[in-house]
Amino acid sequence: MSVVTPYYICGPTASGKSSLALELAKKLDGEIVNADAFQLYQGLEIVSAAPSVEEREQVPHHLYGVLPPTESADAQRYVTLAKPIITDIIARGKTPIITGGSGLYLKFLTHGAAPLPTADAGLRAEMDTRPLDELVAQLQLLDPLEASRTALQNRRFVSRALEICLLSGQLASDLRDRWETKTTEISSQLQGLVIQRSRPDLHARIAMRTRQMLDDGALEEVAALTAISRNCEKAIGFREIRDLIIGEIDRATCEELINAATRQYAKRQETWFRREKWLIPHLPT
RNA sequence: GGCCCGAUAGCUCAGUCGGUAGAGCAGUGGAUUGAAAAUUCACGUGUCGGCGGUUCAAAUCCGUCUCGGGCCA
Repeated sequence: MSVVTPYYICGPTASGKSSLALELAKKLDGEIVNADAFQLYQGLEIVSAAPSVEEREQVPHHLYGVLPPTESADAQRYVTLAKPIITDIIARGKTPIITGGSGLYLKFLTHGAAPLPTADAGLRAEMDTRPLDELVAQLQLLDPLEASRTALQNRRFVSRALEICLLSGQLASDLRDRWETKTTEISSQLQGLVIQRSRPDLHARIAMRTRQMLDDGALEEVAALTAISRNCEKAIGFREIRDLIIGEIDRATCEELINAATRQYAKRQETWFRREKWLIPHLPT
């Protein structure tokens, strides 16, 4: 008896991952597992372009809308949620079809987490109050090698490197090296595809989806989340729609701002997936 | 019809005393192992609306034409 391997469906936003996953799930007797950071949240279905109720009725969908919007996810937490579900699907003899565009989350799932300490909200809040120069200087002092490998203009990366050193009492560079060495052999055992579309095609699909999103109740969704949201503010479209609601911008401007932000996101996703050599390019007809 | 203002990168615009031009946005490429739909780095040659003139030298000054916008008839 052969062991079922999960199948990954990746690609930029609006490239058609969800419908391809649905098609494949029917053919392979599979179940779909979300790998999108924002489709994890409840109440953000429209803005995050999560699969519709009709789609979810056709085959089992997992990890959609499972987190309250007040909570915050991260890559490690995602893996903690996804792993048992995937194991269970396999145990039942079905094929897990992991679908989503969050490169980091997928990377954690496929290649495992480095032995690094978990993020610490208090420490981060403290570091956020300090000037970047100071954080850089401290990192250079504690772990010069890590500092030399880090993009020092990127506050997030500097903070994280420093956080690792401070919380673990070890060198971030050492801990990261330990993980790097094993990644290549893992890749050879993975199966999946990345949807590739031409830019004009993708841009047209993005524009169409934005329009539909705004027509389909995105305003109500954002209005409902505004009071309680914190992390949902980072979702593309959230701020733009909030500005539309309060009359700061008009509908056309809102649409164009969302389109531009989405296009830029799609480009970043393509850059990410280009590095994942194990993914087989899939060109929709 | 007369007068005034504008025309510079895909878009919005800046450009000093004449020395052949640069910002933002968009776009493109990259980085990215616990915030990731986040964060961050790099990339700027374009008939300076057309034609003519002045000048060693014109986006810049002069004339004229075209196209916008406005005011007066």
